[in-house]
Amino acid sequence: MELRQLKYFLKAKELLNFTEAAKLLNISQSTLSQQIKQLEEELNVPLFNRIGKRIILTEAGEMFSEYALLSINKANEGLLLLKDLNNLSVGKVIIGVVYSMRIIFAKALTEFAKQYPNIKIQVVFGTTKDLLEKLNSHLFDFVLTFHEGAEHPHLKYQTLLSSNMVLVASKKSTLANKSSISLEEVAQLPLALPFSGYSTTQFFVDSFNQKDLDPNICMEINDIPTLFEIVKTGHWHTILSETSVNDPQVVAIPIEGKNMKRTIMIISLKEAYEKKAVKKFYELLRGIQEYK
Amino acid sequence: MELRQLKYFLKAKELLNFTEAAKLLNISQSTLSQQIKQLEEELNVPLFNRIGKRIILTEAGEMFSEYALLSINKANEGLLLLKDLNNLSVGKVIIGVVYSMRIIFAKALTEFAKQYPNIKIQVVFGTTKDLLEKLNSHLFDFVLTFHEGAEHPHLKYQTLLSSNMVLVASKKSTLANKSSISLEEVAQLPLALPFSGYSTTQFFVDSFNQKDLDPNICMEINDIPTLFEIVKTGHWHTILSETSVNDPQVVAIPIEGKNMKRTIMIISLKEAYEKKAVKKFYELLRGIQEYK
DNA sequence: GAAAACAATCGATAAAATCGATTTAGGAAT
DNA sequence: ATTCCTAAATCGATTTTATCGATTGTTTTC
Repeated sequence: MELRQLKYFLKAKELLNFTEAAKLLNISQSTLSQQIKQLEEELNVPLFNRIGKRIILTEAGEMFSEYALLSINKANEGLLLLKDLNNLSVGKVIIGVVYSMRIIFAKALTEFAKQYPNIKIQVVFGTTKDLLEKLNSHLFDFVLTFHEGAEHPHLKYQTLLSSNMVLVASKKSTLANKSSISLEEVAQLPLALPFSGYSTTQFFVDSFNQKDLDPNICMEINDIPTLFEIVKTGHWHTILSETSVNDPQVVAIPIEGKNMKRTIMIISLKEAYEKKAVKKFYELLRGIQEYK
Repeated sequence: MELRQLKYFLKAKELLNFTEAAKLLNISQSTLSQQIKQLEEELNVPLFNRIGKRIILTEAGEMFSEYALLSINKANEGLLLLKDLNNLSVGKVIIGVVYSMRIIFAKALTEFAKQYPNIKIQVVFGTTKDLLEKLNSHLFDFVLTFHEGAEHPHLKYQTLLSSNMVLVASKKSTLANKSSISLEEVAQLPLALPFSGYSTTQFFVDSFNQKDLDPNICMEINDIPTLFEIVKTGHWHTILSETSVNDPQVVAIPIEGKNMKRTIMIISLKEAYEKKAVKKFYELLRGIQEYK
């Protein structure tokens, strides 16, 4: 039993005339006769009574046709669903995002949700390491994070934008009106950094080491809003990507040095099928870059 | 898209291993790969992500599989239904019966309904002419009636039994203890016959004509129970097939003559598929003959 | 680094669908 | 009756398709 045969059968049932049905099906009458016959043999019951030159549906044919139609319909519904999926009217996107991308990501997220209200979105915040592991297990459609040194052959890297590393200080701080600051100066300041599991912190510790500097890291805190509260006291400072800062009570002072930029990347699996919805999300993320 | 491909796809989805799935499907791995690929091309979306030697279902694959399963299930349900139909657990039988067969038919009917409680039965009483016309329009599975002169080439005739024509008289009648009666004697009696549209009446009028007899037909009544009421008055008599008589207050006196028998037949369409249920009904009708 | 596992691909073959032509037969018109 | 028309069945040839076995290219495992 094949969908083709069911389709033929239903058309024949509809017209009760093999010749006409064959014409509409764009096959020969011979083919239709044979396919119907084959179906009848498989079902072990005639679907039509051949009375002279007329054909009329048997009881079995009548009852079977209901299911034939359902079978075809379900297959077609599946097809339609996939079309819909491509039209972004259904579906789900799962994204991993590092904490420091929170602000920039939120913009794209709200825009996406507005444009494609029927697509469900799951956002998982985490550290780059965690996120990339989960990406490898196919748990994410893509991950939004900073560029790490090594590139994995399974992964696809799309550069989104560069973001300066900045020293975050209280607006009341004496540093507040500096237009830039050197790594050496930063090393002198009491620092409250993000948790060392974070790539940003890791990146900075490495930078200090390279210059043989011994930074004064007083705290490591696993939450950026809390970090800001600490900074606002005026006593401590923190180091973040520029993209993380949007609090009016603090200032972001770019750190000097050509390596003091980090590249924000979209990382996805090379081999995985890229959902239409995901592509749209990429576009939105790239758009953000411009009106930032 | 064919059911075969959907079946392959679902098995591959279940095992997430083409080689294994192919084994269980009794096809080669090569075939499976190609059929899946073909399906994906038709659907215009990958159903599996090929990540190295592993395959995992895509979002599209996940969503599509639901419909693939439904489609297959519906087709299978249709198949099961037809099996059921053959097992006489569903279905419908439509039968045309002449009034004079009422009693004999009722026995078979109750027996059939008892044995096959899931089969719906429609019984249409009517005149032979009406019934045969409807049979020709495929409105009946078969017709139970007397044998008429001509045989139609489209029809199949099965003899069921012979039934004497009888004069029906009141038990109180002086005729009541006669073991037979001649057509000439009958012609003398005041008669109340079934309506002349009925074949029995027609048959008798012909028989009287052949012998140049002028019967005393006082009434024609289109209802056998009413005829019996008339007969019970003792004044009138009627002529019926023996099979029509089962009222204790009347007696049935066989009419003499070799043609005074009528053959009860099952008449059906030669070309139409014969339902299992109908065959069973035939058997029961033949059984009746014996314990009559 | 070798071996095993697995999906993709290729070329060949078997199976099946399809076609056009012909046959068969019913129904309609003469 | 006879002829004509129409429609389904059948037949043989052809094309298309499914399938297979063998091979290739990866990836994972040991």
